Amino acid sequence: MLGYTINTMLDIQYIRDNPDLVKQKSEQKGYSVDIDNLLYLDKQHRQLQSEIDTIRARRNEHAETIKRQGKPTPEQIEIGSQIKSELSDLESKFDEIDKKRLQILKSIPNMPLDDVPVGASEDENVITKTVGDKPDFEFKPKNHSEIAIAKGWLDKERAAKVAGSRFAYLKGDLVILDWALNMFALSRLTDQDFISKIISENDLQLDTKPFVAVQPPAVAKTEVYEATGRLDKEQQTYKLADDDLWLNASAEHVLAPMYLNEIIDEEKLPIRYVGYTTAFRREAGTYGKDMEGFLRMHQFNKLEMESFTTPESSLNEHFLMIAIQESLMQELGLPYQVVTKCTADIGGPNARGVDIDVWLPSQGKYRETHTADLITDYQARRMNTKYRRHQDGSTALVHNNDATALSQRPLIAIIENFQTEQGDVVIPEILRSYMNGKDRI
RNA sequence: GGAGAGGUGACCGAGUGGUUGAAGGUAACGGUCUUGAAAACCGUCGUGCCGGCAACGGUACCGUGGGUUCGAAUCCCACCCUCUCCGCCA
Repeated sequence: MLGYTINTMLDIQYIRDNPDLVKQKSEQKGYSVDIDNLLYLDKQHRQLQSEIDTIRARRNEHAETIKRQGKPTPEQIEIGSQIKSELSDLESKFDEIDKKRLQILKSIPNMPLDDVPVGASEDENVITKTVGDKPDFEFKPKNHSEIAIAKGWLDKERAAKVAGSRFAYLKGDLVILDWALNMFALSRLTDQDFISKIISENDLQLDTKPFVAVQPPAVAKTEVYEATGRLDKEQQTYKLADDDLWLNASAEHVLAPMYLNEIIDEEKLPIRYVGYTTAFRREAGTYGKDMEGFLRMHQFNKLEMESFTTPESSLNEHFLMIAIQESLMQELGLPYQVVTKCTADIGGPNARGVDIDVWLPSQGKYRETHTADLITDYQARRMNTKYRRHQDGSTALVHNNDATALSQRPLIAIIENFQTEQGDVVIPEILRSYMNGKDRI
């Protein structure tokens, strides 16, 4: 998803060592960043820092002398004052440079992995896999909106009165189906046998611990939200009027900062969470797009995976999440595509991104239902989330992965793909036990 | 919202202007002892930045941001957070 304000950070040392590569990879993502200016400021920054350190050393020495003799002489107080004003001049200069330097530094996106296709827009995403058979209807299939309205499952008119456009009342069996989907996904993700099976089938060599279910806060403070690199003040994120809080646009945004300023024992990794929140999105700039039904809403419920891992296992964790997504889709019997997103489409904090798109008969195309994001250490650096290696006791930044487990879009896919000529919807077998055994609604 | 208490290293916890980057303890790591383990004992053990091949040196950090001072974890101001009680409330 494009349009995020990027404000997390890359390692400055990495930028110093690889300026051209950083330029190149940023451009591939569609970001223009002034690396030359950054390096210039960085040099000044270091220069000033070392000057300041020298003067501070003098100040400390001077204070030490006074301390030893007991009381300061008037001359010594004068010298001390001089040091103080010298220092404060340099410090304000330093602050100015530091601010500019940080501003550029935060604007640099994460570096895409080498296997991410280079592309200028989502049109250059690469379809890597197509799974499942598209339904072959002997009648003209309806879209999910028509069916839902006919069944009394969807009421957007009244929602518009209450909250405006892009809100909805979902009702009746559709609500039960939504909960059934969530229960299904939750029960899989928290089942060690399931995780273990996925890992061995895909030869991922990861810890097999299951995901832990979480209901996180649905809001985050500005400073924290910014550290995720996902705060999009202009286009996407709602702010509460009287508090320094933003409504989450995904549980990722409130799960990723959980270990802010913490050092995690390596034995505790990987930490795997599946979080449930209602997500809120302003969707500014999407007027007139996807207005029918509930494909694109200001508010929707979503189950989201979030993992904290070592750097060594983060890529496999990314593959694990994708494999989980695929497995859930297969169990539901939904036809889908796996799409490796290109550099322009993976988002600032991402090193790699994969979408799963589900087949929507009414549109005659695949539409995004899942995303999987490999973040590497990009969020952790700003979050200051580290782990302690048990080998040598040293610390290092953790790696983050996040991915959709299930959202409300698969509901749409179920309605459309499993509709009958009578306008009913056949419930996927796997969900029936969560719906009083009903096979259709 | 009102009243009170408090925020110190991975954790607990001392510390009210200079001898504290920080006592003591726990955990962790290395070692001695032991057939092995435990216990006991000895030792090591915060993070960022800058410089250095390194050993190491400098500097900053005791909730956050300002201020006072020759000198601040310690004093002052503002803010944030946590806990207890009251109020309100699902």
